[in-house]
Amino acid sequence: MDKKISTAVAENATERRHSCEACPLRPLPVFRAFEPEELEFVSHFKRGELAVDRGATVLVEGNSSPHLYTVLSGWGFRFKLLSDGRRQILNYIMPGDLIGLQGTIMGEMQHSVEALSGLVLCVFERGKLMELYSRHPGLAYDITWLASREERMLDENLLSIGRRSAIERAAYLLAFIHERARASGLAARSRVAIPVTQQHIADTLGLSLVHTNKTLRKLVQRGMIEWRDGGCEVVDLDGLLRLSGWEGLDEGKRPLV
Amino acid sequence: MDKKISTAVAENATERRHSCEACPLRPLPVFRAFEPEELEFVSHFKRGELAVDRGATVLVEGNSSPHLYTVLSGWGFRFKLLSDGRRQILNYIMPGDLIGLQGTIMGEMQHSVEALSGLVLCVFERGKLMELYSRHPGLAYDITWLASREERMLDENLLSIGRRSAIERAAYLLAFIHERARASGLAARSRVAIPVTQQHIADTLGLSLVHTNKTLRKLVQRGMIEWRDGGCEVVDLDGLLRLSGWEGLDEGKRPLV
DNA sequence: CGCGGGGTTGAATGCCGTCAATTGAAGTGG
DNA sequence: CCACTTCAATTGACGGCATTCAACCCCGCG
Repeated sequence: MDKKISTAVAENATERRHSCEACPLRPLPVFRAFEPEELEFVSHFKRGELAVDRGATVLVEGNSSPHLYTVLSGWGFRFKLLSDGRRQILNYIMPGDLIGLQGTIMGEMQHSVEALSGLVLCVFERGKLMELYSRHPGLAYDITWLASREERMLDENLLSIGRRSAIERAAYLLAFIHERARASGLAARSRVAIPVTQQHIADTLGLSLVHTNKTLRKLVQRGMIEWRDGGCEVVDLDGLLRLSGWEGLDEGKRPLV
Repeated sequence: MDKKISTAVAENATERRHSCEACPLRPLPVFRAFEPEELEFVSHFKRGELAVDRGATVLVEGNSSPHLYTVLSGWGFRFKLLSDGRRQILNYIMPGDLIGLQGTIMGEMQHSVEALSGLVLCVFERGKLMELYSRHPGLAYDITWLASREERMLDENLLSIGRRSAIERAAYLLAFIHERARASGLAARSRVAIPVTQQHIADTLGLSLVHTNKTLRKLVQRGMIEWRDGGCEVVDLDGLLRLSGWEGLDEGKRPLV
């Protein structure tokens, strides 16, 4: 349980920004179409962009987040720590995900967020959230929708950690990440290189590093995944689904705020 | 892992209803004050009441929930099942909690809800939710707040199941339930009788029934809890907090929709 | 070339699960 | 009122899955 927690905290917002009207994410089939006036407000809501290095901490537990972010590109994860350093990864973060809502709405972050790869975030101003709720009920509804979706994913993860065996858990997790990543446009040629170490997987599954390694090895031997240069690739999605007894991701279109 | 899942599903909404203006819950110190027009809308939003018997299933995974509910009185729990019957309890439900939001917002419930005691629910119409978002941004914000709070609780539970030992988990869980129950007005004389079986605790902690029993026995021997006539009482809250390394519930006032 | 991070493996320990059986309380029907 | 059943709690024995300890390898980097 020896973790190195990176201490660099992301700070500088760059000025260079993608216009919301030409958002590279929005054309993806997973995102629902927006009305012109919604798009216009989101554009107005957006304050700038934040580029975060791999390994940097984006949000820190205990801080009150000054901003709300939408992931434009890259990977990250949410996690919590116990006082003795044990770490639990709560969920992974991918393009289109909204982060920092807890801090914005409830005043203080109860978890931290770290970048798994270079990460580009759209920065929204906390103060304008009430204006969004007042003037664009549709967008407000979307934000609740996203919060509800996060809850749904957490429910799944909780079920998995609580009730599945080690190998089932690993199979579920990798299938889950793979599916989400594909839907978020992180797939190059239908293959997805998941940029995690086995320590990340271990801290997500609630297992030790050693046992995680042995479990992953079994998945490799069964030809379901491959492990290469600091990452993981799912080879046999159906196999993972069968092994874990998971139905697969069944999301329709989602909003992109 | 032998579970009996009750099959009775709650059906009939009674006409008898508490007026929202004279809501027995709202005066509690945990709930934030509402503006008169908010109260008026909630009253208009409310459609009736639903009384649910102990053991009955309120919401079923896979169904699209026709309604949204706020718990007026009683205890319940949210859970998910694996196809082979393994059950994971996700969270407990107490007065003031909003349930069925997932089904309302995302179209289909991804978890089930069962009553631990007799339960009285305020029934809200799904169709009027958009109207709420349009006409009362403050209430819309409150609903997002509540969804965010649920996410926060799930994060804590995930941390606990993933990274705490059996006895730490049990200590955390009972302290958590105790704290929430006290804040929700479920305490008679500062003592709280938690109406669960050890099977419920086991399915929450992700442990077997036998090992849960042995773990709870240790907590009893340490004088931290008592187990009596189908329920549990926390005797030494500080002891549980110390054992689990949990900071305790730190919620300010919350909205009551 | 030494060092550190990440991955891999074997051995020993132990926490937790499974099996099995008992107790006591509460309900049911005769 | 008493067999009979059922459910919840309890306890002991045993086995196994997962943790811990301890190496070792590979590779990129200063």
